[in-house]
Amino acid sequence: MTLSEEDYIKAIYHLSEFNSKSVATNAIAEQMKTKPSSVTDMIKKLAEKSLVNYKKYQGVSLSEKGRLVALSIIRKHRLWEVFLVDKLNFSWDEVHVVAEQLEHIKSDALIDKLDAHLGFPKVDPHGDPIPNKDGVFTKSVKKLISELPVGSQGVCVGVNDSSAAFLKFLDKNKISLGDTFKILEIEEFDESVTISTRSGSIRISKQIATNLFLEIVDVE
Amino acid sequence: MTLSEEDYIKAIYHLSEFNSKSVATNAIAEQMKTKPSSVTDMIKKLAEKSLVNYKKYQGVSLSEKGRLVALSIIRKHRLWEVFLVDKLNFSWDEVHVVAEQLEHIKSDALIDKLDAHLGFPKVDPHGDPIPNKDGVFTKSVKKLISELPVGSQGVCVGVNDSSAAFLKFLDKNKISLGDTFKILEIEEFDESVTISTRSGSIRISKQIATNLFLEIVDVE
DNA sequence: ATATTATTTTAGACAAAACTAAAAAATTGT
DNA sequence: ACAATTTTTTAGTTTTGTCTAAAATAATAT
Ligand SMILES: [Mn+2]
Ligand SMILES: [Mn+2]
Ligand SMILES: [Mn+2]
Ligand SMILES: [Mn+2]
Repeated sequence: MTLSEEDYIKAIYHLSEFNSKSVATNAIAEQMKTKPSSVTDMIKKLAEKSLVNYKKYQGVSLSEKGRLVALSIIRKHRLWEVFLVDKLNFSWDEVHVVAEQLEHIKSDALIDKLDAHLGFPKVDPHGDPIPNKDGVFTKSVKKLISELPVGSQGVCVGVNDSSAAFLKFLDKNKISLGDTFKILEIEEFDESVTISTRSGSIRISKQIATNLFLEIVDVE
Repeated sequence: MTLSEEDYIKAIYHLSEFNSKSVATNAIAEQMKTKPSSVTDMIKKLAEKSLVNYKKYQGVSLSEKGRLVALSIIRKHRLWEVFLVDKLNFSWDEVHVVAEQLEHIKSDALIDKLDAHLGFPKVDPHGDPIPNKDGVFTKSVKKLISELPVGSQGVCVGVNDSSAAFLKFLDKNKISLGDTFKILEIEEFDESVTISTRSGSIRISKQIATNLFLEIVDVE
């Protein structure tokens, strides 16, 4: 598989991760920063290799084979991200661009030994799960802050947006994975949310609330 | 710079590492496992970018700019090799193929942090020196066993051939970098050499003797 | 129901990096 | 010196991944 094919497969995976329906040509073009015509060309090639299911004008979805390829690339991407943060002291907002390259290195031995070296991590620095060799991973039950009612309490376990800009914003505001938050108030007008933290309470905008995942702690 | 351009630059560097003269098109083709016509095409592109000095039919040599590019790639290659052996427990005969890919990852921060993580190593697992950020490295005074007279003694510090086949041969015969050898006898007929080791003495063929470097220890 | 708009595909072109076959230049042997 | 051989370059293709412009299809709105 070429680097470009791998990136397309990964893009299709991410675009169908939640809705599971077939993915539109335009959506892939936007994600990949290419033109729709380029996408059509590539889709045909991937269909030829039976990595995707494709019928003209009907959008595209990953075949089982394609899904496994996607998960193998995602596994590599996230393991490298853990390496960069844990071993090389990168900050979590810097690792994505580098992992985007490292994920394409071809060596099964390398990725297995890296996994072992890192102590078989289950999640990457952004809280995303790391599939095992066979593409199996546990998607934890986590909810966006914006989806939770007042009174909910949980541990921050992931980000929805992992852009450098958002991650830097979180650092600046001393919000980290592992922090425990409680939802104190939801402002109807702008859907901003007031949450309590160890060091007091802060108000976060709707945009922030839709990009932070909590793992709920049942409080009786 | 593309991956392919980088590999050509590195090939030219290695071909002119010792003789320093201009390198022949055919020699590059052989090294790169491509055809001479492909080499000519690439050389023109590299000359266009002033990475090489080129006059038709006159061979090619690296410009100062090209030399620095070569050394930066070699630095990355060797640092990754150290990482693979020291941190991931690869054996020294397995690392080259993987480093051949890793050397092309583009991130200055990555290579600097990797260097620090490894403790700023001076040589790679095959005894080859690692250039610093500015392309500076100390080439140690080392001699091939085949170039030394009877009675010489030294520490094995490098290999001339770093193919997996040769390195596995050395492992099998319990020859490692760091071992101290003394040259006991040189057989005129086939130029095989008898050397003494900690565990006794062994005879090595001319082919082996021309591929092991010793750093001489003066014995008075 | 059909006209308008949006999406997707096709057709044709281009740059990168390789190839084969043929031509040109340099080297070698007598 | 010059014919034969070797090396290098040129010319013309191919494959991969991109593009623009135009055509085809699907979706939407009146
Ligand atoms: Mn990528
Ligand atoms: Mn991540
Ligand atoms: Mn390489
Ligand atoms: Mn090496």
